Formats: sequence, structure tokens, C-alpha cells
Amino acid sequence: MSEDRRDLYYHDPFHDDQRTNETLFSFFGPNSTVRDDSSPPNHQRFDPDYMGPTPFFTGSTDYNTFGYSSSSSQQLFSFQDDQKPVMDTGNNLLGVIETTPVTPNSSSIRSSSTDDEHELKEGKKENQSKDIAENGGDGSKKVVKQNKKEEKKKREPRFAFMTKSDIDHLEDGYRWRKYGQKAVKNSPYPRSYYRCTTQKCTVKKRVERSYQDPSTVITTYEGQHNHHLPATLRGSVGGGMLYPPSMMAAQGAMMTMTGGSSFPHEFRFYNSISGGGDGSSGAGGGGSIYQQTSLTPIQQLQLPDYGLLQDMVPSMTFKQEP
DNA sequence: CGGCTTTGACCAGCGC
DNA sequence: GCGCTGGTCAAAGCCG
Repeated sequence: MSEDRRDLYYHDPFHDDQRTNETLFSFFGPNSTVRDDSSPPNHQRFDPDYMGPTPFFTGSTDYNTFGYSSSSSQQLFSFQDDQKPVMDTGNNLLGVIETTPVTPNSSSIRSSSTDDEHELKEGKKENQSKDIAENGGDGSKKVVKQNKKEEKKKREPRFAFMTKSDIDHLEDGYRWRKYGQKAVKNSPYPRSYYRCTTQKCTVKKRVERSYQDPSTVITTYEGQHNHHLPATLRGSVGGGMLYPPSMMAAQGAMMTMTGGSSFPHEFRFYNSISGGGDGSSGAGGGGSIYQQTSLTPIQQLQLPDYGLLQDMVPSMTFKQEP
């Protein structure tokens, strides 16, 4: 990994409070004023029935809803166009969603180029393994290499999500299996690798804590779920549970980046007000109560090519700051 | 006992 | 070509 890469990732001061708050973060719709309680009827979309056969990440719902299961109150997310060159940070769209309870000073934003090439490796490696397996173990290396190159072009949609949380692995309604952990260069915090436990679901996520802001957890989702939420978790959803922003936002991101159905022109945030609990057992206890909270788009950063973004996400309207 | 985490080893890409 | 780094594998152990 080059220093440049890391710089791209960490360069923007995560706690830069000096940025304008006026920048329109158009993910939230043309008028960009994130909706609040005066929400449309479908704001009960946490109802598993509402979710219906459409899992998060599949991009068939009309818009996103956030749930939140941790004590954190702020999220930062970025969309990444995996069809673009690795170093093209211009394809990263970032924003901060700040909920009402959060301290205003904590608003921040950063560039998150993340490591596109890593997912290339992932894809290649995974496919390589598959190829080997399918070829009887010592299959043709040529075939493997060829497939590598082919795979290099294919990338799963990714969505980086930053959350202020004491909890590393936020509940998001899906079941994950940790398959690796690596120390991250220049960071005291390791990066954990998770895979969706559902068979044939290739969604992965990386979770790491920002070394610059240990209170911030960076979650990167990769791929799209091809299944429903786990029944047990879904059940708890109906019981007043919520999904943390990670998944909800990611879902919206996926919808967007993959050119799925209409992009949510509003984000709704459900803020946990669980009664004194740690809030981390979002999918489990069912004791948490979620309060709908309006979101305020804070700012956008590094959107050098709005035309490109528009192409990427035709269902959205991007506005450039003067 | 099944599912999950841990952890060291291995592999591949990239920069020098 | 070599070393560094990130990502994955897989065996071992843990836990409910």
C-alpha cells in the first residue's frame, strides 16, 4: 500500500469543523432537508413485512431508513464506484449524517478512497480458490490467471460507512462470520474481516477503527445480499428493533451505486434510546426503542466531478457548491 | 455439537 | 527480484 493511498484515506481531517454546513448533500434529495417526523406513511419500513422479499442491499425499496443500535450518534458514509480506477478518489462520495443528539462539533467528513485494489485481490483470490477447487485442486494456472484478469474488472459495489461508536461490530440485521483480522499499518487498531454467513451470499465487510479518531468505526460493505434478513433477526425487527445505520445506509448506497431502483430521497434515522442499555444488542434484546430523528446533511467533500457522479447515480441530483 | 472467533500461515499485488 | 502490506484460509479453540 502506498503512502499516497493512505493519505487519500486519511487526509481529510475527520474533525474538520470548519467546513461549511451549507453544502448540499444531495443524497437526501433535491431539497436535501432530511426528513423528520413528518414522514410519509412508509416510515415504518422497519416492519419486516414491509421489507418483504427485498433485503437490504438489493436495491428494490424506494428509499432508505436508518436504524441505529449503538450509542453513537453520527455516521459518515461514502459511496464508491467500483468501476473506476482505484486511485480515482473523485468517485468517492462522502457525507456525514448527524443526528440531533450528536454534538455539533463532531461533524466531520473525510475522503474515503479505501482500498479498491484490495477488493480486487479478494475477488481474484476467491475466484482463484474456486477455480482451483473446481479444477480438481491443481487446475491450470493459466486458467486461473485468465480468470484473475477477468475478475479484475468485476468489482462488487462497496460502501464505506463511518460511525461514531464504542462498538466495533455494529449490529445490522445480518449475520456475519469473522474470517480474519489484520493489523493495519500505522494504526494501533486491527481491521476485522467479516463475511455474511448466509450460504451463497458473498457480501463482506471490513471493520476497523480510525486511528485518528478511535471513537470512529469504519465499516466497509462489499457486495449485495442476495437473501432476506435472517429470520430470527427479522423477528426482532418487528419487535421494535432497528437496524443500525450501517446496514440501512449501505442499502441505500448499494441501491444507488448499482443503479438499482429509485434512490431514497430521504434518509430517516432511528436513534436508539434504549433504556440504559449498552445499545449494542440491537438485534437481540428487542428492548430498545427507536426514536425517529431528523438528519441534517452536513457537507459533502471531494466531489470533483459532479457530472461523473450524476452518471453514476442518475437517480440522484448532485449540486455543486459555488 | 454446531457456529463462531482467534490466529498464524499463505498468497498476491504493488512499489522500489 | 525483494520486501511490504492487505486479504484470505484453515486449524484450533471457545462457547452456548
